[in-house]
Amino acid sequence: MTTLEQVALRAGCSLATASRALNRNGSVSDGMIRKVRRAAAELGYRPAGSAAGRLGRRPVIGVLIPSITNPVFASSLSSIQNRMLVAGHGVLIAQSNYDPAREADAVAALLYDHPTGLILTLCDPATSSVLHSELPPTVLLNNMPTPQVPAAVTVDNRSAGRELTELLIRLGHRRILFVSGNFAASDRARLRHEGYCEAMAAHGMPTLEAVQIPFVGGYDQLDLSAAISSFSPTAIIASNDLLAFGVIGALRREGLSVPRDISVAGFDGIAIGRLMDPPLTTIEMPDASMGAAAASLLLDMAENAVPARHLDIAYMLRRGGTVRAI
Amino acid sequence: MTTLEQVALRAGCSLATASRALNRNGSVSDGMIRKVRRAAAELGYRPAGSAAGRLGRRPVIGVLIPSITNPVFASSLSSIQNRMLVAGHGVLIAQSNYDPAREADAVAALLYDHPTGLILTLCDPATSSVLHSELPPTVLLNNMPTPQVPAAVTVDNRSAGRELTELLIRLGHRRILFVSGNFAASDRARLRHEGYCEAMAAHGMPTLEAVQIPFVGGYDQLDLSAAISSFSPTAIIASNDLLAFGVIGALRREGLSVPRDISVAGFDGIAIGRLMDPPLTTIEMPDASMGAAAASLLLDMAENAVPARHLDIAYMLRRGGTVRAI
DNA sequence: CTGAAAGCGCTTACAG
DNA sequence: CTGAAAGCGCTTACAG
Repeated sequence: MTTLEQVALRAGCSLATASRALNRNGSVSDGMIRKVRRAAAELGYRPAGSAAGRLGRRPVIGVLIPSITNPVFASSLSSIQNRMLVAGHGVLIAQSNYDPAREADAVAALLYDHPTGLILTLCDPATSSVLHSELPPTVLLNNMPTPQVPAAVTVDNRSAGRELTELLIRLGHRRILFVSGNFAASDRARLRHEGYCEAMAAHGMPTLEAVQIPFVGGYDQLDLSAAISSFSPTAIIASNDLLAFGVIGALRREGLSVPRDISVAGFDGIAIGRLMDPPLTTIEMPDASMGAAAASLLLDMAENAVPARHLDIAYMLRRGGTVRAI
Repeated sequence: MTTLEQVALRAGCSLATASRALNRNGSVSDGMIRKVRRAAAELGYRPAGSAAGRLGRRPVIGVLIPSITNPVFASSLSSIQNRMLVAGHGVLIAQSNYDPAREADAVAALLYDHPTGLILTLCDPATSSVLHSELPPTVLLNNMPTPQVPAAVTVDNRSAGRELTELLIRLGHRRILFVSGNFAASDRARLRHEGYCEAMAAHGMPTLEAVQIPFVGGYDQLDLSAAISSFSPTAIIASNDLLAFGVIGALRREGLSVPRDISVAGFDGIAIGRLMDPPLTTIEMPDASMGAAAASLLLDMAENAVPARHLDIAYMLRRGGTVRAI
């Protein structure tokens, strides 16, 4: 391991000057900066931990998402990482796997690394114990802001649920079923469902009881036969696209065709939806922009002391072939 | 910020004892350990950077993958993170975006954080400049081992390419086209293609020139008309599932149906493939197991000084409805 | 089992 | 612009 002292020796200056040259604070002559940088490069110098103030590592931020394998969160994470690379911050990751208990552990682990800040997608910010610990600058992503954490980047999921439901109502559907992941694990699903309820109520339609599907490794084996026979819906709204694919598969196994026998729509707008035949009708969420916005907001707060804000980003209804008029 | 000194004061012992109690080295009485731990908890103590030896942060490892949004890599990354959480290591991420130049920068950034070790999926280990710098314990994931980095976790992509091609040949296909991402960006694609070539040659069939598709934000707008009309293939092998979906969409736009007019197969076995209709024929890669294996191997090397190894993990051909006999 | 003290690699007033 | 020196929060021989 190379120390700063060795670099200083090689550059022919003092430890102090070498430190200043490398960190670009204090004033050092250009020539000396060059000499020190060269020496550092030749020796492959990388700062070790230091006790004074910041550590010898890059500053890092921590990102908590429910699951890296969900393309929605992967997309946000990817753009966060890209933004942070430019800003010279490392990105540490944590997953809750949609489990509030693991969520708390995951954040505790992240805090152990002294991150500059945190970007969190929680199961439910209202009940999460995470927000009660002392936190560095923090931005919620995909969760509504709370009194403790007023910085957030969201889309209006409730309005999206309303809009999608209204599309189906306009197309003549009356018996519209909402199929969801576990509400306890996702306030986004809950908000989308509320939007569905509002739209149904506004049009005097019966709100069918939501079918909640626990996520267990995938939606391969989804069984919708009971719900279908008791509600005989003409349209199904799934609380996310992955689930919508599972629903379409389940309907196929029941001998039902989409959209001929039943219409299906989802939320998220994941890339695969456009490649399907027919393409999935969905609410396209700007995951990448949201990730980038959260990253920028966090940096502004942490480095420029900009006050916390709530950013509401626009979504877009994308009409595919999986819904049709009745 | 709470310091160890404050913890020691509250626990009624010296700095040295507090340090030993928290790190469980040296000998400290059980009673004292309890007192110190309680004091630390009450004050919300978290170790800051220290100069002596290891830093005040959790140890971290660095993971480089081409892209977080590719479900194959997301799946590996997720299982790496799960494994490392148990082992008490943070996980820092970096993306190359399939660009060898960015790859080098990304690894340099990772090294700046003094990771315990590295898990890398490179564009091409043979030409990568990354491997020439001085590296901490490193495991290649999805790349064949090299003289500098003999630790690797792979599947036999060449053999997988051979096997998939032989399935098509057995089914009566002769004009089999290989559609690939950019070979320069993926040695996996190259190996899969080599397997295709070997199988074709072994059966005396004409090896059609591979169609290379640059990855630009997605495979939505793939145009295969030129290749179709000049080769008129009866089957297409795509170098990965995402691309296979794009190929199926492109064929649909040409008015061709899968598998009636043309068979299509891919590699990777991403979850969505099973939900499609018909399900995609593919080589299922054990991404999650590979990630976990790489993580375990890295920890063994870094913490137990276990020598580097090359782990070859078994893949599985999954027959879906997208290929049929001619 | 415990503490006083030296030392880790670094940063940053303080002088010049 | 530069250096000698104090100090950061911690760990670890060395004594007891």
